[in-house]
Amino acid sequence: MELQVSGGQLKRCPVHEFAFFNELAEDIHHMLRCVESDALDYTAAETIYHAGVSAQHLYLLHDGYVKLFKTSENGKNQIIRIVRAGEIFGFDGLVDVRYNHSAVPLKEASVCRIAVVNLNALGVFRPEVERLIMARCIRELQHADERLLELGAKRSQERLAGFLLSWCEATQVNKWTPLVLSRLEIAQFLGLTIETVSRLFAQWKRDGLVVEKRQAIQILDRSKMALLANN
Amino acid sequence: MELQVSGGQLKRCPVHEFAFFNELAEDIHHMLRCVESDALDYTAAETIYHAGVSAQHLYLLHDGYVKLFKTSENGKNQIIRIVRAGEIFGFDGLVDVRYNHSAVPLKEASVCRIAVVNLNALGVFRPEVERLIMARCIRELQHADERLLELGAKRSQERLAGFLLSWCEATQVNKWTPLVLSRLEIAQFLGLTIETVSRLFAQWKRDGLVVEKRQAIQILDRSKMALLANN
DNA sequence: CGTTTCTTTGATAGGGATCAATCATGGTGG
DNA sequence: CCACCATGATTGATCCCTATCAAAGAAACG
Repeated sequence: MELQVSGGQLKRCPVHEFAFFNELAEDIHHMLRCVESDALDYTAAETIYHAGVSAQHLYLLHDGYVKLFKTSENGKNQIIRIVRAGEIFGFDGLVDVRYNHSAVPLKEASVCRIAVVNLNALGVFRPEVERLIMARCIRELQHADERLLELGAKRSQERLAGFLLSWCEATQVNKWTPLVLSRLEIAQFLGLTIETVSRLFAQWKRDGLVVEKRQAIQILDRSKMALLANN
Repeated sequence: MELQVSGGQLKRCPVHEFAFFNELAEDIHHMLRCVESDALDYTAAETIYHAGVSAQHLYLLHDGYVKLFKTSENGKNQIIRIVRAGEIFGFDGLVDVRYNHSAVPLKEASVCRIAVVNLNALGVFRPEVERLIMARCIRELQHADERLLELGAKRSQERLAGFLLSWCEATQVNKWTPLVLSRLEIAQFLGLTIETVSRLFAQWKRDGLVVEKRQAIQILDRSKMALLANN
């Protein structure tokens, strides 16, 4: 069953397949299978939702990356958060009528969405699910705190170094990490310009700190990178 | 019953007096009266909790203002959030073992704190309380998004103008708004330096945009200020 | 291949930081 | 009550980081 809905490829979604819900007890897990949910596939061009639009769904990212961003009055985009597989986004609907930011995949992304009304219909099991969501939300808040420190108190090279370190965090040494962001997106994430990001990359490549190929990056000297990130 | 505890003035606290909990149903409200909670009074010098310290309490701000801030490796402070009366802070304990930021009153502040273990002991009523906390947390997240946009995509005068507007938001025109922040604290909130903040103030005073006395401020031309904030 | 989009690189300028000194302000003790 | 000191705020001069403007180069795409 495939339907075209607001730019996403729609199909029935087995919510319980998501690692996210594995934290729940088995009976709740079972309960959740009865909840209606949709699976959607997006390409990089399609937006998942726009800021200001009616917020009716909570999203689970199954695969890929999604950028959440706000646009200022003068037209600049600030990327708020980069969602990775297994994470939730679009909390707004639980509290507010509209999304306060926009969501767009970095490349392709497959998500699962649950209507807020369905979440509310979970009955006695709802509290358990809400507790889970609350926990995720608090984690996001902590993450946002960290980013505020980055943007408010650090200079360009510290920001970029910090970003690259966290981006490559899970990758083993001497392995490539796919870099799905364009220079523009990195700049929008760090509150810098394309040129500044490009220049830092160029410098660090000359210094042998990082290497880059098509859509992948490798930090050759993490401790040196950590030095640049801190000071 | 008055005890000295970690820099705060301790006394028994009737949790149910807080507007925060008025959103709850009456029976839960009643239930909460049985929960142990402490009221604490702080002066500006005393810190409520330090980043990295064991997070065992959730705080309700009863009166005054509290700044939450992180300190970077090079010693700079970034104020993450300014808590106002009626708001909650210190979510970390619900999910994590440590606070990820520090909390210090701007001037005096009286707070009520509830131990996380007591929150968990609320039994069947806990879900209602948790839902309330989740809602507040999501609001904070939205607020953090807005601040990321400010710090990442706006210049000094836009940030300060935006800050002053939101600070004086609830005040009627031609009325004074108490400005409990020092220049340094405003700077740390906006990711600027004392000097930059001071110069903007001086300029705007010359232009007749704002007036200031001892610890209070008044925006004379809000629409003009809004113009400076946007562009 | 040619065309479009992204990236790099260079030159320049400007916003805000930094350094430094003076000026208020408030608290303290004589 | 006033002189004194400490802390915070203002103002000025200068510098540097990053944005901006501009153009060439590389990569992606039909």
